[in-house]
Amino acid sequence: MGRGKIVIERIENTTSRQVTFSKRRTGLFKKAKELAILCDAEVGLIVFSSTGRLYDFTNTSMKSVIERYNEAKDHHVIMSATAEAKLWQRKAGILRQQLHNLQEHHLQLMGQQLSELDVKDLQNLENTLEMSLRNIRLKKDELMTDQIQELNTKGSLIHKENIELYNKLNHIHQENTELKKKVSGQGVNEHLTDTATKHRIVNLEDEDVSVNLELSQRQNVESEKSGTPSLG
Amino acid sequence: MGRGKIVIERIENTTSRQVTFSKRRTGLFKKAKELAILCDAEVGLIVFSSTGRLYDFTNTSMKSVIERYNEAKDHHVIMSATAEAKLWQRKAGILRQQLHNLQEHHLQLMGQQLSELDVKDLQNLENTLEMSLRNIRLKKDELMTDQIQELNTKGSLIHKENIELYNKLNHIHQENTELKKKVSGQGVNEHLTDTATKHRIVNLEDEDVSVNLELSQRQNVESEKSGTPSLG
DNA sequence: AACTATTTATAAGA
DNA sequence: TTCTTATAAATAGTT
Repeated sequence: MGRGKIVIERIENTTSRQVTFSKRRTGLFKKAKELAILCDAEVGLIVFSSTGRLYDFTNTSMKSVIERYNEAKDHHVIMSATAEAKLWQRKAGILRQQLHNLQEHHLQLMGQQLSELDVKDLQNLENTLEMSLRNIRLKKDELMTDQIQELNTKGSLIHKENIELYNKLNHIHQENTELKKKVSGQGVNEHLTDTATKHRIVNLEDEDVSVNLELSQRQNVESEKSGTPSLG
Repeated sequence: MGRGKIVIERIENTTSRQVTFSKRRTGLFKKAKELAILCDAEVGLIVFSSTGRLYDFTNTSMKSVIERYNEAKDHHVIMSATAEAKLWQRKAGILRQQLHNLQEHHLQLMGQQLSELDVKDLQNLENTLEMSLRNIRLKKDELMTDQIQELNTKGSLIHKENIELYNKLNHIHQENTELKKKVSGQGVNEHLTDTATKHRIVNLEDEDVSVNLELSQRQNVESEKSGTPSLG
């Protein structure tokens, strides 16, 4: 029906395709309307153009058409989906209830919403919490003991290192003193050098404390006990 | 397009209507197919005849068409059962996750599953529980104080009653004694009766303390007391 | 269901 | 897009 006959296959030319779409869409929708009116039929027509635009027609309502379609067609497939929906709905309901219960108990454990409880309930709650506290404190103590143990180990290692360093320092200092005695008589810078060295040593002794502070209390005690190597 | 022009309105003659339906339906579906092919469109066409029969066409799938329609219309008037199932499934998933989180926290509050926590977490937990315990104990104390108050009130009321009863008893006893004096010469049991009554009255005054302890205790005393009034 | 006169739709062009 | 028009296609009324 046109100036020439055409074969029914995808129109490759985009413009041409869009023009034809527009014309034929109009025709199709007109025919759909006419069918609905003339023959008293329920019609639902949905068309998406290749550009993604929606065109729809129904002489009743699309909801009605689709529902009727679902009922008439694929009854079992749709039904199973509905059943699945109901199943999940039920599961969600159960979960919601569980969550609610737990939340309530949880609030009570947190010491809120206690008005519904009697003395006995409160006593039970108290006992539970005391038990929990015991467990938690046990766990905490355990962790802290472990940490302290670890720090002790580290600390004593470092302390050993310190002692070794002090011994070396002592040794070098003695060497130094002896060397100074040997070059006696040239004592222009002697006094100055000696003072500087002493000063540095005193600083180093102070360091011992700050190291121990960072580590742990016990470490402090140990360093106190094992003394302060004096190079006097 | 026919031997004569027709107006578009419901065909009243049933046979005629059905014939026209058949012819035009074929034409409509043909045009729908052609549009889909020629113009690369997605088409969904659903028709119910006036007798209730379903005829449908789609070049893709009706599910796809309807879902796309719902998305395009932006308002989900019609949701396929599958989509609904997915929705509930998602909701259930979220609830399950929430429940799981709460359960975990709950167990930790109950002093279990503490292995994942560090000292700081444990300290927080401990603080929370201590606060809860404080709240719970406060509430319990409150309830118990109320109960004690109530019992005290009840007790003191009953105690007043008792005193009144004893006064009456005393009064009657005196009357009794005087009557006995009047019929003197028969006074064999007089001394004994008097002593017993005095003793009982002293006991009753002491009761004030025990009443405050518990109701059942008070009732015991009461039954003891009311069980022995000897009028001689 | 087939026929066919006539109406309607539309392809191509403007 | 819209109009025009020649022509294909659809179909109303008939058989």
